[in-house]
Amino acid sequence: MIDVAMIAGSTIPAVPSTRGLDPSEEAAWRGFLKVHSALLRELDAELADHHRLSLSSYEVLVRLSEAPQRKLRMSDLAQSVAISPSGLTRMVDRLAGQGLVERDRCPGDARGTFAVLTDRGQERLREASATHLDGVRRLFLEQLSDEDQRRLSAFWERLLPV
Amino acid sequence: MIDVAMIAGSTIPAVPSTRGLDPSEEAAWRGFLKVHSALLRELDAELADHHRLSLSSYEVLVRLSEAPQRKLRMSDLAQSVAISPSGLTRMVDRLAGQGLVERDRCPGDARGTFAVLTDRGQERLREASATHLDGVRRLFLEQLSDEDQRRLSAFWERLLPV
DNA sequence: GAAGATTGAATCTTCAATCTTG
DNA sequence: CAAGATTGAAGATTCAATCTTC
Repeated sequence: MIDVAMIAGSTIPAVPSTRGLDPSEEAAWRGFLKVHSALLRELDAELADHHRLSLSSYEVLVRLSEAPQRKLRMSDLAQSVAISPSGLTRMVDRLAGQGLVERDRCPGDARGTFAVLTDRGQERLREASATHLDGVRRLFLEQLSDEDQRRLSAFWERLLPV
Repeated sequence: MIDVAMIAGSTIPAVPSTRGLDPSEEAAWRGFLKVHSALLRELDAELADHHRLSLSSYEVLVRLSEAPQRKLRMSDLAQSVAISPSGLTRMVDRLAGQGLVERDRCPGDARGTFAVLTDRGQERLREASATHLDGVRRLFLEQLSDEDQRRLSAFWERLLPV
């Protein structure tokens, strides 16, 4: 079979970008992308509709709620949610505008700033987490057997030093 | 154990947002998010550095290369890469500006427009796919046994009607 | 000079409104 | 009026430059 397109007179090889991925590999990879896209779109929409929160804002509130004193330095917080320092500055601006987060000076290092979860932020997170966790269970976890769950976790662990 | 934070005088329950997710569930879910984020960041950077293409532009080129006549209607293309119609309009503007894609009228329906992959676009895709597929293999596929791959594919299949 | 954080400019994406054609 | 596509306006995110403090 000749792998050259005779389309519109072209002599460029007709190369599906996934040439070299066999069907099984392609299913594993594209499925990952597609499921992630569909799942996060849905979860984001649920949070936005019911709680006026984006998924990324939600993640920031989660990290703060899990931190000692419910506060983290901006740089550490940016690291843990994997967004840029400037991106986090803007996000904390927005969250502070809603009264969900406050800024605090770092004692002992005047360069640093803490983002602190307020009571209002904690309460908002509590409400939102019900919606969010329900979605995660319904759309993701309920489809996994215990065995699947263990295998999946082990798999992510192996990939994590990306 | 009382699950109430005595932080800054707060009486709001200290509720990690993942309350109700046991450690195994949490590992399966957060691992999914974290791996996706790290992987796509890396793959996107590789395409940008070596080929001046974003991952989403790359996906558009891929779909066109796999389509009959290397062309798709704007609405179908938007559907298949999961971006909004206006987002696709802008993206095709940018790709057309680089000569990688052209627009064509739909014969028989003057409302419609085709996006068509040019020879130059096909060639650019061919170059980029080498980089991209290398990345997908190195960062993802090589970590999967054949058994993992089958299980993962079956799992995505089950989740897909999200 | 380097680290932590912020700001301005630029990019990318979306929603709502619009325009054309069916 | 509905479908397909585009445009204007707005939001979110990033890079590079800047400012303050170590």
